Amino acid sequence: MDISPRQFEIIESAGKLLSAGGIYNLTTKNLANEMHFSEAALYRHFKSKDEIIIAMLKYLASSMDERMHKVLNTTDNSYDKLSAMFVSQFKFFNDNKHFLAAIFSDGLWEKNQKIHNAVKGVMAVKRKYLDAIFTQGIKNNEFTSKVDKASLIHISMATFRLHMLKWKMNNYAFDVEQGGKKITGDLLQLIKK
Amino acid sequence: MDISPRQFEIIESAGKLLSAGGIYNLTTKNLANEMHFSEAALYRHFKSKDEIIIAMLKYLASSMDERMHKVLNTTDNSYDKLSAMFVSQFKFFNDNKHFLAAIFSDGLWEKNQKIHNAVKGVMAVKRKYLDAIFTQGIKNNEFTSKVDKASLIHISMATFRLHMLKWKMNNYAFDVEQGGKKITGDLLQLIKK
DNA sequence: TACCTTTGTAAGTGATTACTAACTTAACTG
DNA sequence: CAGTTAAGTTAGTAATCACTTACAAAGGTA
Repeated sequence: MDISPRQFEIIESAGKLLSAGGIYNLTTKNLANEMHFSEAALYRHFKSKDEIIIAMLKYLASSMDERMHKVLNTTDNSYDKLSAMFVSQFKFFNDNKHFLAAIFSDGLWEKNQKIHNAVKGVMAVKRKYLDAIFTQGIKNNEFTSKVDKASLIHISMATFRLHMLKWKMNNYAFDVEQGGKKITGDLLQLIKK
Repeated sequence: MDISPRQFEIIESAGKLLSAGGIYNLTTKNLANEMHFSEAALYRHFKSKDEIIIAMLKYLASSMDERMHKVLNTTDNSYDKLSAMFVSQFKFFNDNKHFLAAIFSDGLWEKNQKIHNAVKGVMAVKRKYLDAIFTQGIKNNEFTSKVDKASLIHISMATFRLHMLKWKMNNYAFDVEQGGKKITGDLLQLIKK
């Protein structure tokens, strides 16, 4: 990620606005207010509002990539890897709620193909690591052979996403990490050998 | 649902716009164009744009409720019920793609509490029927006892949602019913006794 | 025939949108 | 010290937003 500290402040502010009031809240005016400078100043750092959104999504994807990479090297067991990966995600979004809105803004980015691709990119990172975990786990005979790898990935990813969505729709009112551990554990019960 | 035929045409058009270009595409101007009448005419049928969105979501919830109700009375077996429910959903959204966007517009409705509640209402209908299926299925010892009912509902609903999301993100390029049958079958393999 | 309701129209409204032009100031650099 | 660059400012822009006002025409009904 080749962004300046100032650019990072801007994408963080953008995330906060998104999280606080949805897509309609993310305006150049509000963003400038949040940054305590003028609207015009925004354009010293990004050439358009869309570029800000894209930078935010790319940051998310790359930081997620980095985080997942570390997590997966700390354990050998596939179950532990899957758990650790989920816990790491829950922790990250608990500490950075403002970035969660970016992930669950499906459909609104459709006006811009580059944004659409950036959203896909975030999902692709997750998929990449789930694929790695299940490839290894299946080889080691750790997971059920009742269903194939694609379905294991799908169901795992889906379970994670819905948990995050529920949390967000409930205004972060419950402990996402605690609930996350429960649903991760139950998922593992279903898919392990 | 107490809406006029003309109101129904409007919410269908709204769905089409949403589906075609996301939330930014759903404007009163575009909606009027789609209806082949003036913007002002919209306000003969709805008092605001938000009311149109709410009507769309309420229609979705009520039609889904009706459809699910019928489906669940055609079979006894819980597996068949779950399958039938999913197939019915896939079929409906395949025939009514324009309504799918409404479901995956999480986060953008946050500016209006009533819209937010309407979105929750759609999810609640789905949850209600899944709950009924699993309550019966568990009683009849049809499902695994490795995890509780809440997790069964969560994982099923999540699996369905992600499948729909993938389909939408791929511009409806693959056969959602065929893929849906596969993932539903695999899900069943994991949760059945 | 007289009147009312429904459903449309044309032509606007003020507010807000993303973005730009022209200028200033401070820090770095040869 | 002169010149450049980075990062801010004020004051705008045209476009678009949801929505309103005043009027027209058609149909049903007294």
